[in-house]
Amino acid sequence: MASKSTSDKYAAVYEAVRQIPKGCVTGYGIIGYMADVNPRVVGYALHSNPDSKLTPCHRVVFKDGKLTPGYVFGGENAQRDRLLDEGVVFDIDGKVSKESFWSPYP
DNA sequence: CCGTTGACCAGGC
DNA sequence: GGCCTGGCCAACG
Repeated sequence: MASKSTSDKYAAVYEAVRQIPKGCVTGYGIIGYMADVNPRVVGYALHSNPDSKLTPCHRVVFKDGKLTPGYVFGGENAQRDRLLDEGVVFDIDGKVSKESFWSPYP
């Protein structure tokens, strides 16, 4: 495989998030698995205020289904509104339904 | 260059 | 069942 530069880890995270189908969500660990980086770097990359048009960071939630605290675009409420618009189902606790979770695993 | 920080996750109490 | 600690890795100052 072609060697990648250190900062390419960020790009890998962005591309991984882009692979998430509409109406589905995934966890940081999944992105880290796809981008071959630790969840720490995933969160750092997404918090780096990426292009919300190219990188749907709102589709990335906690493994518990909880939304992202301190959402940069206007709070957790904004993220939930976007996910609802995508067709993601939410649980009673205000968390994403497990059925809306998407995994790259076969 | 070294230290700190960070949208995490898993394990322990 | 909720809260705390440790560990992983990369970017920022």
